[in-house]
Amino acid sequence: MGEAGTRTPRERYRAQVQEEVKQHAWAQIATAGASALSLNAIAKQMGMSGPALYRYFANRDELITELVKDAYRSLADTFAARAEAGTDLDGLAHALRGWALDDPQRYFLVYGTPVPGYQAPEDTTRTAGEIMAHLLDACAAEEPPAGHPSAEEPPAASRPLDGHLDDYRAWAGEHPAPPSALRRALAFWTRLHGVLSLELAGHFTGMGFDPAELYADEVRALAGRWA
Amino acid sequence: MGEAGTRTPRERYRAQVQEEVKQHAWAQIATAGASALSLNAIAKQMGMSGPALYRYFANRDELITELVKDAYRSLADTFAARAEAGTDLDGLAHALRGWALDDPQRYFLVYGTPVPGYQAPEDTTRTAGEIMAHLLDACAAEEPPAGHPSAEEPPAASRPLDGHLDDYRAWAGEHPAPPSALRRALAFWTRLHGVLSLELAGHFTGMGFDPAELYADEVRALAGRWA
DNA sequence: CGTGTTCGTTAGAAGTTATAACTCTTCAAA
DNA sequence: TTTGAAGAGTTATAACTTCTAACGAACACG
Repeated sequence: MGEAGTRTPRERYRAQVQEEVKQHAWAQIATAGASALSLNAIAKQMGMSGPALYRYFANRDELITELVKDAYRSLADTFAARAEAGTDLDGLAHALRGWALDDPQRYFLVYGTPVPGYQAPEDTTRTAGEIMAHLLDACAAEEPPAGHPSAEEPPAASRPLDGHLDDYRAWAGEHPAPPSALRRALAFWTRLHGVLSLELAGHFTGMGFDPAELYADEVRALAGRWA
Repeated sequence: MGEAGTRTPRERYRAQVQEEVKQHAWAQIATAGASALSLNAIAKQMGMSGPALYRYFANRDELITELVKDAYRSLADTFAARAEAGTDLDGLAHALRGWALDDPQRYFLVYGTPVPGYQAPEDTTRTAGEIMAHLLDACAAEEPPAGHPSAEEPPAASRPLDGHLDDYRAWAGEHPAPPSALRRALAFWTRLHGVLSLELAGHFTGMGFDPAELYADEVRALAGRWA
C-alpha cells in the first residue's frame, strides 16, 4: 500500500492523540454543546494536565475548526457513499437526515448559529462544493415529470432567480447542470435544512406530528411526484 | 392609563437597570455571539463592578433566557403589527425577513443551535403559539387558487401528514383552521426558515445570487401563485 | 425620624484559556 | 552505540470568567 499514513512514529503518535482529543471533544459537544467545550476537561479525561493539549492544537478555536472540517468531510463522504449506490434525490435526502439525526450537534456545527467574526477555512468551502456537486448530480439526473398537473416546478419564464443562477454559475465550481437543476438543488438544500434544523432544535416537540412525515412530504414535493 | 408600569421608584429603577443590561447584552451578542456574552464586561460598561449585576439577574443563563423571551416577544409583536394591516402571507413573510435581517443573532437566539440540556421556559412556548396563530390566520384566510396548473398543493388524498395534523390538533392551541391551512403554515415556517437561516449564517455568500430573490420565490410558491 | 429593605462594593473561591520555563523521554544521525 | 536535538508533558503563573459571601451605604416607608 502507498504510505499515505503517517511516517515517523512521532507523527503516528501525534495523530493518534489528536484523534483521541477530538473523540472526547465530540462527546462533550454532544452532551453540552460546542460552547461548553473545555480543553481542560478533555485533558483531564485523557489523564494529562491542561496545557499538554496545546502541543496538539494551538487553541480552542483551532480544535473546533478541526471538528467543523471533520463534520463537513463526514457529510461529503456520506453523500459520496450514497451516490455510489445510484444518484437519486430520495437517497440523498434520506442520507442527509440519517447523518443529521446521528449527531445533531455535528449538524449544527455545520449549519447552526454562526459566530459573527468567524471565517470558515478555505478547506470547508471546498468540501461544501463537493457536497453541492453530489446534489447537483442528482438534480440534473432526475428531471421531474414535466406535464404533471401537481408538479411544483413553475413555468420557466416566471422564475426570476434562474437568470441570476445562469449569470453567476460560479456556483459549485462550474458544475455542468441546467439552471432548473441549480434551482432544484437550492430548494432541496433550503427546504430540507428548514425541516431538519427545526426538528433537531426541538421546535416540533409537543406539536403531535411526525417530523419524518413532514420531511418525506418535502422530499416528495421536491421530486415533483406526490406519492 | 392603567398603572401597568412599575409602582415604587425602586421597581422603576430596577426595571430601568435591567433594561440597560439587556441593551448592552444585545450589543455584545450582535458582535460576538451569545456564547461570548460576559456579565463582567457588561458591568464594566455600565460603570459598576461585576457582582452588582447579580442583583438583577440570578446568573448568566437567566439573562440569556430573558433575552430569548424578549426575542420571541419581538417577533410576535412584529407579526401582530403586520396582521393589523391585513392578514396576508406575503406581508408576514416580508415582516419575518425584515425582523431577521434587523438582528441576525436575535433570530438565531430563537431558531439557532440549541443547547442540549436547555429547556425553553413555558413563557416562550406560549409566545411561539401566538406567532403560529398569526401564521395560521393568514393561511386560513388565503386559500390558494385551487385548479391552477402550477399550484403546488398536492391532491388531498396523497398527503400523509394531513391525517396526523387532523388527529393531533393540539397544534397552536386548537386554532380553528382546516388541515390544509395547518399544512401550509408548516411549510411556510420550515421553508422560509430554511432560506433565512442559511442566508443569515452566510452559506450563500460567494454563490452569486440574491437571497432575497430566493426568499421571494419560496414565498410565491407557498402562496400558490407564480408571478 | 428611625428602620429595614435593597443596592453596590470588595474579597475570594473555583473554574477557564493560554504562555513560559523546565524536565524527561525518544528518536535519529554520526 | 553514543550523543544531541526535537518533542512531550509537567508545573507555575497571568488574566480572564462566573458566582458567593460579607460588609457598608443609600434610600423608601411607616
